[in-house]
Amino acid sequence: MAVKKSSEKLKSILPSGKKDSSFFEQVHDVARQIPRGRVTSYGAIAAYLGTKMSARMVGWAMNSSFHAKPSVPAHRVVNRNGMLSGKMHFATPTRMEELLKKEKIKVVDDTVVDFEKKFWDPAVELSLE
DNA sequence: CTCCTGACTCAGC
DNA sequence: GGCTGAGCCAGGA
Repeated sequence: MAVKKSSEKLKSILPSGKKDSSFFEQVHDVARQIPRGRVTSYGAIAAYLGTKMSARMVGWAMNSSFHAKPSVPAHRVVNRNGMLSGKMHFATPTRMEELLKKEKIKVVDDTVVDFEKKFWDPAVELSLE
């Protein structure tokens, strides 16, 4: 899985330039950087922010993303199983998979196909920069 | 200020 | 091997 058991302790979280932005903004910022055709999980973002255990907050922040200024590609964020857990929170329950299909991402049974392959880990991608 | 909920995840049974 | 319970942090009532 993306999150390697997290045996190691989270030391340096955000790269240089850490702001006192609210937890939400951090999540939004990371979510917006998800490349097209890629997906990530709440846990990955949570771990990147240093709250791997509290993946809930990520999803919660996503809810906030709707009223955020720049639209956040929440449809690219799914749970650890790659399942479209938050699709029901979109304008329409089918909106999420529709968007993902446009991203060339196959969605079957509300689950992203080849999720691992299309997985985008912020802790790695953003870390390497 | 206190209580509850929530787009998740892990551990236990 | 599937389900339930508990943990997590932050915002809203």
